Amino acid sequence: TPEKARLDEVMAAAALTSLSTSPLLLGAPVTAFSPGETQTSVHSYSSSNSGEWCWDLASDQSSPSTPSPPLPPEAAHFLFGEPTLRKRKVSLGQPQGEVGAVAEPDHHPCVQSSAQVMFQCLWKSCGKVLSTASGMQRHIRLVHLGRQAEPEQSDGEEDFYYTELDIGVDTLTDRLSSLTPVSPTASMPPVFPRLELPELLEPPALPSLLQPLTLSPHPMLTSVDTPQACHSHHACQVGEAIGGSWGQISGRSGALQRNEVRACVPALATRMGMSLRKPRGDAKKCRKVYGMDHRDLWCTACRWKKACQRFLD
DNA sequence: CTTGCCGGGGT
DNA sequence: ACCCCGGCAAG
Repeated sequence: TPEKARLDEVMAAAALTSLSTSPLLLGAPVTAFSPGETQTSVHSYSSSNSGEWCWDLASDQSSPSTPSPPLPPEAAHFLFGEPTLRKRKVSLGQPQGEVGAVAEPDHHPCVQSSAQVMFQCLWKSCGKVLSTASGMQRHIRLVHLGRQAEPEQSDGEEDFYYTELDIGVDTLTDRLSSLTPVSPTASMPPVFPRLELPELLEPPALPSLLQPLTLSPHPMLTSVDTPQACHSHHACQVGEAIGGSWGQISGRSGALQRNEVRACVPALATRMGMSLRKPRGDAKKCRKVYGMDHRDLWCTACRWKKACQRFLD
């Protein structure tokens, strides 16, 4: 049916968008949104009842009803008090709520895996829920954008003002729970959760006040701080390691979120059972292999107390 | 305590 | 360039 085709199209687009922007936690984003409290989407996380990880909304009371503006080029003047950006799909289902289609084993976690999708308007204090994307686009176009006439030459702006509500199967959490700690010897964590930062989706609309902070290049974390002792520049370093994007927003996103970020990241690292510090390699090195006598058998690096070149990690 | 090795010397 | 070692973090 045309309706089905349209839905597929929307879902495909959502999947593509998710690939590049959603907060992937080793391929498993679980982001919950409810209208009116989106902020800039800095989340804390907590373990859910069954031990899986999930992302919760940060407890943010400072500006409950002023979500970040979508900042499409023609709407940069919205800034505050205007509708929020379209968010990723919202998972309402619990893992046990198996309904509908079974997910392919190796589907990308971000790809829609449930049968039922609803669409919710994110326009400020609207919240209308419709069952079809086209209906929602029409709603937004008519009610909020005031474009009655040209329904088929839409520029897609409506997409920014509604969200998909994913109702049903949620295969993400069990993917999360099956995660094994990644090899900490990697110079960089393979995939890290990326904060969902609407601004980054709209490069041309980035206001000039959002000057990228000049951050010293720091390919990997070399120091660990306790959450309490973690100062803002550390947060930036962590941000770089996590997705390279934090630095850009940290200047704008405010102290509160920065504090939360600061608190979140080390906790995440801790909970994932990995240390941010470079671990000691488990390979036996010249010293151990040949012993303190037979030092002449060591590789030169070991003799010079440098990183062993013979038994690499 | 031992081990691996970075940073900082010396020649 | 080659060599050495103090000192530190990790185990």
